[in-house]
Amino acid sequence: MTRMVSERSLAVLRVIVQDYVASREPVGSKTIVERHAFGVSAATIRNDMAQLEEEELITAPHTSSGRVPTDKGYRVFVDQLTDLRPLSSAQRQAIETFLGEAADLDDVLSRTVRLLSQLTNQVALAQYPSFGSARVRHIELVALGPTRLMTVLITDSGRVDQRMLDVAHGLSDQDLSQLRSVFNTELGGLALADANDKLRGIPDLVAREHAQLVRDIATSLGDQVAVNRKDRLVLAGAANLARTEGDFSGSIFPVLEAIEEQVTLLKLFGEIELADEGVSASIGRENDGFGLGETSVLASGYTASGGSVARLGVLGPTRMDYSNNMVAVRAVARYLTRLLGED
Amino acid sequence: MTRMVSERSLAVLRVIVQDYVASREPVGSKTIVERHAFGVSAATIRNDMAQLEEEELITAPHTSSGRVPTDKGYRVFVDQLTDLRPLSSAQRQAIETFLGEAADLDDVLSRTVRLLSQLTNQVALAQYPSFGSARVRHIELVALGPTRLMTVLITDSGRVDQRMLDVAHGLSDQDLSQLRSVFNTELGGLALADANDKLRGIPDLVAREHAQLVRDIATSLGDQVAVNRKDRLVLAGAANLARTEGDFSGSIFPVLEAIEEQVTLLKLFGEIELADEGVSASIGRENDGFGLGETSVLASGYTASGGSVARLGVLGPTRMDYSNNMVAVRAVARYLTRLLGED
DNA sequence: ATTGGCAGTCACACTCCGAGAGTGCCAAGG
DNA sequence: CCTTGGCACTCTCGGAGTGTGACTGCCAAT
Repeated sequence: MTRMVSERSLAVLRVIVQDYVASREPVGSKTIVERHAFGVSAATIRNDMAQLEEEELITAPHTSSGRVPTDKGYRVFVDQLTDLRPLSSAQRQAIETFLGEAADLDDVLSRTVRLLSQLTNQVALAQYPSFGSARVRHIELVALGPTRLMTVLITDSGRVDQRMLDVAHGLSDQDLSQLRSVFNTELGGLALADANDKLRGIPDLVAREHAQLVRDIATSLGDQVAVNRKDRLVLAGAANLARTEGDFSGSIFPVLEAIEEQVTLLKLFGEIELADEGVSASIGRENDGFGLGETSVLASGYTASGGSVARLGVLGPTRMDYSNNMVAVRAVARYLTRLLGED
Repeated sequence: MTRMVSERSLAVLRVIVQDYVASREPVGSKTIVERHAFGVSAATIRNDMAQLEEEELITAPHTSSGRVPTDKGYRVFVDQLTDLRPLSSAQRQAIETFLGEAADLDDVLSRTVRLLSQLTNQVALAQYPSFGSARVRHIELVALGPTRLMTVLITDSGRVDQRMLDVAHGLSDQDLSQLRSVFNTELGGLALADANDKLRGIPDLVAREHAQLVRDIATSLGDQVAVNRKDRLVLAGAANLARTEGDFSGSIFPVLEAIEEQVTLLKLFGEIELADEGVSASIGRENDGFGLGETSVLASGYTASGGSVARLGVLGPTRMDYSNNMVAVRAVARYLTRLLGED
């Protein structure tokens, strides 16, 4: 395709996006020359708009009303967005004080998303860092009942994972503490992946009568090791969707649904490729495959202690304030990296 | 107040509630005689409706349209609702298979609310059982970094609680394992309340140089003991709110907000007094104090292993199918009691 | 107590306009 | 070649007017 769009046309696109996002109303040529000092007449703007429409960057809801950016238009707008001005110092302050008080990882992430959703007025999401390189710190077996057992896995990265288990026949406290020490001796200090391998050999180490039981426990722990790799999501600010309701053609139902169905969201979130040091966006119909064709997702990466990188971002209607929101996501991601990386 | 409402009037109220809930449209006298075999004429129904209106159990949106139940009307309807017919066996089956596979407490509750939200098409909530009578099983200290420590508390009820902690100066692995054994020796097997008391004495038991550190750890563990008492909430089905959007006069924003702000919800949930073996309701304006004047909450109790009772229920617009939903809540609560009580 | 009848009241859906906003195109001017 | 003013055209949106239909409330008769 020939590049038909002049420099000024792009500027026009920019103000169309900005004004439309701000006012939720289609913006016309006259409004543009009034509100922005372009130094040309409305007719000229109209010619530029014709170009933009030719390129499918903007579109007119009806024959004769102002223009609205298309998804493609938002995309170009976002890609052009290089000069993200920094956050106000007040906001910066807010981040520090709010996140600084966090007690543990859960708390940090929960605070992070609440903060980010407030800064952006959108739904904020954060992925738990993966702990592939974490090591087994301690394994605990707890008898919950005669045939019910709980296994708890603690890793040195600070992650704790528990699981319940039905066992065929009862275990004495002695049996239990023996098993406990076997598991801890054998697996303590191992990386999760290695622990998983070694688990298979353990049933041979114990008394015959417990072999099956130990196999069950091993399976359970194996699951936990795997789960530790798997991603989890925290989010906040779902209420903001109700506020931006008008931006969704139908109901916000599919969006709320996707939010509950974290699997979908995780996949979508994971497919956004991260620009290093920056914030990436997936816009409107680009998310159609996930049933979220009217929403945009902004994502940035943050680095946690193990060097593992996870994602952080916001989700909202396609008509969102990309500029502000990207700044906020970037700032929070950076602070999070600083907070979690210091070990 | 004189009891002005005849027996038949109450029957009329009943069908008004049922029809209105089903159709979302005000129901008139003619419709009633057509759809229900009352054996009287429309005019008679109108007289009854006049009674009901007198008692403020129903109201007319405009001068001349059908009637709609008031909050008070719903209340009377619910209180009259004695004959809850049981769930279909298919649904009963679904409960068993779906909840039977659960792995741990988190999983049980998460499945419970998902199930309940599907059965009712509303938002489902469940309170974690409180573990006031639980005992300390194990305490784990994990060094996350030179000045960062994590404390993990495992109770014999299967609850695991972790917390992060900044410490002034580093600890060797030896120090750590010494502290670990002190805590476990001193506190292991104690009920949480007793453990909390004993915690204060522990700093005296260790080397002087660690006294401050130990105090910090003790504080952290004390918090965890307290948190263990405090309530937590799981919920699912928020997307259903979008489907019932028309039942909220304004936006669903305040409801979504309350759902995120679990504190409010917990308080509201806790104030509903439970009829034993039954399901209780808090209807419409009765929840006005919580900003939820257009929603109703159904609640039932379930009993977990320690004999501790927690709550389970659904939340939705005042115009909901109380009959079905109460049946579902009751059935799930009973099954949950059976599942968690067996030890 | 119940009933049929009848008058009265609104909400709602429909249509019909006029105003306003904005466009596309064109011919003239830099 | 870009820009500009002008002009005709299109289409949305709001308001006014209107008729229909669904109710109710009341009353007199049973």
